[in-house]
Amino acid sequence: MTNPSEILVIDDERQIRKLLEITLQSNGYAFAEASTSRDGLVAAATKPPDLIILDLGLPDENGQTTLKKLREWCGRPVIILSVYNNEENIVHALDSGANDYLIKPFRTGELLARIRSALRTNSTKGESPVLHCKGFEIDLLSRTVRKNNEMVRLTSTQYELLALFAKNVGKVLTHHYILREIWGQDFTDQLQYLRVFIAQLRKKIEVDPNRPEYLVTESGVGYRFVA
Amino acid sequence: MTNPSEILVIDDERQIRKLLEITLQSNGYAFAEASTSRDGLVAAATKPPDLIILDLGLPDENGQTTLKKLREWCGRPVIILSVYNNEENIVHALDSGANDYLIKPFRTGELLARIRSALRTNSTKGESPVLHCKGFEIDLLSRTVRKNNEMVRLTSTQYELLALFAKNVGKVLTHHYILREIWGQDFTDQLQYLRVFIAQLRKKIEVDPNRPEYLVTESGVGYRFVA
DNA sequence: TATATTTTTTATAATAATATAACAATGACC
DNA sequence: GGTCATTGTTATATTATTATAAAAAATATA
Repeated sequence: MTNPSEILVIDDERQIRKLLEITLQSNGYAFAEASTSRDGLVAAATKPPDLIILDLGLPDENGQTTLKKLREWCGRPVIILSVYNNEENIVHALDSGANDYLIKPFRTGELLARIRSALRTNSTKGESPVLHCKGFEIDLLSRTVRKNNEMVRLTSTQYELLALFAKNVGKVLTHHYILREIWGQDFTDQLQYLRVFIAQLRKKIEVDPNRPEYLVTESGVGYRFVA
Repeated sequence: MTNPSEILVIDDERQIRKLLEITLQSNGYAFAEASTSRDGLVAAATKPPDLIILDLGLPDENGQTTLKKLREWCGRPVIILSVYNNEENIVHALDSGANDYLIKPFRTGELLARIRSALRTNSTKGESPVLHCKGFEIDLLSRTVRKNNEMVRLTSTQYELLALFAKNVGKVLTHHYILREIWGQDFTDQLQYLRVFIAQLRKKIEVDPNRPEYLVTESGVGYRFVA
């Protein structure tokens, strides 16, 4: 038989965690827990679970922010548990990448069914918060980049750009797309920004910036990160 | 990519269908509808939508049964809309393959967010559209061309041209048609452009450019890509 | 506030892709 | 074979695109 799906519960209420531990384990799931946003992110990164149950009302950080940070590198299904029943919160959470949103107090049977549903659709997609390609190691959690185990110091925008490429290895990313992703909708015609930052990145990651082997130009279309 | 996602609404209440039609269309979705289980299944089969919204209280058949029949062949996300708020119905529907379950009356903003969420998870399983013909592999998403697993570097126009041929394997494409597709309406008489680029392509993809086996000339008419 | 860092602008050099013309090759037809 | 219409090839001018440096502005840091 296959080993059980692991579910990470991030919630600050001890009772909820205990309740979920019993419920989940008696239904054949492996259980992991965290009581703060920070611990939750670390737990998700160090031992990637198959599904995450996230409370919106965490003590150290807004749950929506946690969700967004998580979604930068983690594609596993996330079910939100929250006392907030207002539409704004629900829409925001779902648009930040949540797969489902349940109001507390919840019915355990319904939660289990929603867990099964989420695991069903998103079943085969193991990933890690660290992207490896060629000699590169891009840690999406700590936002650091290593090339052949040596740290590469990048500015915020340079990092965003490289991470975007690393998530789309081999594909041509159009100027328009890159500008929208990094700078936003209003900057899609600022092609020059992109050129400058591509040059900066090349200077930092290419052996010979004049003859790029990673960040390749696709003239008239965009750029491509080759593997 | 650019054409709107189509959503099929299966509900017997005319007002709900009308409401959803307006809501969905004003949010950029294509709308299709059915008022009975039977019609819904036929509609889903004849013109597969990207997502299905299914009411559980249909006149001709139990919604749960409809869902099961649908799931026998259809993998697209299904969101249940129902007046039943009891756990048994919810669990049953989710276990029958529904992706989400919303209670009527519902908040349109929330429904739209749940639609986005459902479409997101099911669309990122991105099988990139790759054209295969003979030893060729043309990946339309990443704009890459491989011949016998070796990358072929093409300029923008060369790629567009080859992709056009690959999408129409075996068909004769007239000079006029090709020029209009690649260069635009104003260039349909620039036959010479085409000759030059055909020559360039042949140099890159043919074994013997003098005796083309892929890009064949149809004298007086145009060119054909043979498979 | 001073200082360093990063991003945005501007200017210009370098490169690549395309358009165009001139000529060569092919094949149909007489 | 010779003529004509069509197609293929190559070289080069033109245009478009990209790279890079360096200054100015904005932002963060001490």
